[in-house]
Amino acid sequence: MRITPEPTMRRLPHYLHFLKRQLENGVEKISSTIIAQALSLDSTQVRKDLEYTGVKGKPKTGFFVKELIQAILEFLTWTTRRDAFLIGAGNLGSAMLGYNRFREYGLNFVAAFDTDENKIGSEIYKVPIFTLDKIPSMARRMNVQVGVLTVPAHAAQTATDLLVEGGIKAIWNFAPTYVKAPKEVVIENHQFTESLAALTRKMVEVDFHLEKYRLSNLEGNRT
Amino acid sequence: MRITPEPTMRRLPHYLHFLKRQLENGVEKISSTIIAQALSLDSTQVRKDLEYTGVKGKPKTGFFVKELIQAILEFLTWTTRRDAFLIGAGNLGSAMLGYNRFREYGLNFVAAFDTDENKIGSEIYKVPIFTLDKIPSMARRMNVQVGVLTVPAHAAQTATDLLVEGGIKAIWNFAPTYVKAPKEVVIENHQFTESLAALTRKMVEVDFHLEKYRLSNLEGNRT
DNA sequence: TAGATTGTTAATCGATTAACAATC
DNA sequence: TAGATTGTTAATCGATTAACAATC
Repeated sequence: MRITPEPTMRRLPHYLHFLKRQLENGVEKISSTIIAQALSLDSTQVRKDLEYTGVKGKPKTGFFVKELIQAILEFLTWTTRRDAFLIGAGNLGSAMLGYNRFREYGLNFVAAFDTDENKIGSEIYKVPIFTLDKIPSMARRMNVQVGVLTVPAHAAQTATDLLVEGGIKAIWNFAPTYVKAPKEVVIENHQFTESLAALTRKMVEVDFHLEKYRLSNLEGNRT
Repeated sequence: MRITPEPTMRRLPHYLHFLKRQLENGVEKISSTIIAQALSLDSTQVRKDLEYTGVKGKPKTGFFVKELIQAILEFLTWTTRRDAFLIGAGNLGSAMLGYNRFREYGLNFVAAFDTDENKIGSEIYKVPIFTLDKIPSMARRMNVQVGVLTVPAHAAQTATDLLVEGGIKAIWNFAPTYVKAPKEVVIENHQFTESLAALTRKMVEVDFHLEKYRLSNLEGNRT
């Protein structure tokens, strides 16, 4: 098993999204060129990415949309259910629990945990809320594989330790900080600041280049 | 003005986070080696990244933590306030409005918009909620630069068009779909599925390699 | 068949890492 | 001063893109 390049893993859900739309519109066959155009990519890159999923195309015909969707889903293991715990039932946590689409990708929240006594014992989107000390025993008993962290920065490491104690395999971390865990635990840090930094910096650079363009046009008009 | 490589832009907020923690602990000077170790990066890469911000270090001494923080903040233009509109005041939208930290990065929500009549006229975290048709005129009058999309997929393009009509400069899109806008508008797509795909695929690959490791150990014991 | 598209090898590009002189 | 660290040039690595034979 080759390890998959990170950029390829991150592009696959985009292909999936586009292919689902195509299927809805009755498209049955599709070429790498069409996919590439739709997502502003190179067609060779699309073929290389799809090759990782093991799907085969036919010269002249292209790929079958249904096969492609199935291949991507299986490659990402989104066809098998994965039970998950959510730690931190605040605004962001509630958003995660209420986002039905995650279930399409196999992610199934079976319990949430919070320190707020008013929330303990209640449910958010049918998911029951418990105190954090229940995490290790419940995780083992229910064979939960994924922990989603939507806690404040200061609570992230404690929550991680409890999840690790419960034998969790992966942590999807939305807390604005890093967490430490044994190396066999997969940690995916999802930092909003990363994309905000890219957004604000690009704004400055676009402004600058538009300005330069405007000035060079003035220059051109004068001569 | 060189354009900044995307990976550099995305690493800068991580440096910032670490440096702020260091400053809190009374650290005044720091070397690229220390930063690199803390973030599991190469020290040359750290120096190259920091060079983009224009900050200068001293051989033997390293960098002043305060200067570094200031340089990164200014490079990302996080020292100047940017007024923003939030479109879609659901769970995720409320999470964004309630997340005070964004203001530290210059992002200031001045109004939110939703189609739910029960929400119109009310406030979430002191941010007033309006109907979507108010977007263009209000955006122009208030000189709002950023639109944050936390709407369902089907509403994303309509919201984008209204923001563009209002002369917005950048769109931070959390809707699970792509949106089209004129090329001078900066669009930063923030897709949760990207990081979920990376998470689930890594889980399989780690599992596989751990298993292989276990098997090769058994093999070793037998011979 | 003729032509479009795949699968794959080779070339290019850009980012990361290594090496090291300059310097505090 | 001696030694650590910067700033920068060169080497490496990996991902993207180009080219093209195979093939349906």
